Amino acid sequence: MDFVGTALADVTMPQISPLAGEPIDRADAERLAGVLKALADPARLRLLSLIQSAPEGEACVCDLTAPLGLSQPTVSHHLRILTEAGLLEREKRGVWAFYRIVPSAIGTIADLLTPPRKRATKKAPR
Amino acid sequence: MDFVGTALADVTMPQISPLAGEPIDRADAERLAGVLKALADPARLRLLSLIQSAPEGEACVCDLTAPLGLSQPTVSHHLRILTEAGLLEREKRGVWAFYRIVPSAIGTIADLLTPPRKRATKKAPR
DNA sequence: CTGCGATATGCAGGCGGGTCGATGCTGTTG
DNA sequence: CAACAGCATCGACCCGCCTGCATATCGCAG
Repeated sequence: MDFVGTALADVTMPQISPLAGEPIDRADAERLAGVLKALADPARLRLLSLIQSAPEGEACVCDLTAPLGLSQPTVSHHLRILTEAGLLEREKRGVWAFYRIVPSAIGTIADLLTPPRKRATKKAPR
Repeated sequence: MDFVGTALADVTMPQISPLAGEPIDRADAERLAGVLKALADPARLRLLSLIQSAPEGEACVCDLTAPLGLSQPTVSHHLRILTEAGLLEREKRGVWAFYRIVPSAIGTIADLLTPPRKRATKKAPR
């Protein structure tokens, strides 16, 4: 799959809003599904959570293997997927590779799922 | 898997917020991942979109097979997964089975993903 | 009661994905 | 320079999932 990598970007640019108004086309569906696939894994959700709650909001691989209970190659694998999905950013300092959550990434996905911003389920404050 | 079926319910009750504060535990991660897995498929995203944009906000299987380009059994299969995930509700009227989106389902998931956003999410009209 | 249309379920094939061990690369340390 | 630590990549195994075909089930019409 190569839609991964710029997945979030491609999905973000056009405001597709899958559950919004009109049916989404195959291409948009695949792009959004690609990003959601990156999220739809226990290990990766925990990785995001761990990184997010880390001291500086960043963590290196060696700090993540133990809490997850997975091998180092596996953790690197998951971090790679999350990074290619646009959810994480990598910064190599010395021997370590620090991962950090892309600030607006998750929020963007959440927004894509909640299109009826205005006509919300039950809020007509007036 | 049996976390499916009440997946969304289990995930909704406790405000887990995967990306919120502290690391989520394995159980919550698996539950949320289960719901996200249901969403992370092009066919199912399009199904949700099609149903949502249908006349009465509901559609039967026979109306969905053609637009999706998938066989009837396959469509039923996807609808089953979405229903068990708590995203769709099924109502059988006569020979047909009408599917409808559970109103707050998607919104709930979106909220679970956007906790870091100021907790202003809950408004106390006062 | 019999036949037909709409769905659901069972079964099987094929592909993608998660995991680990081994290995290669790079930068640090002695 | 040599030895070592942190990560990424490779190859392989195995399980789960998407899909379609065939079949069973349910409801309605004649």
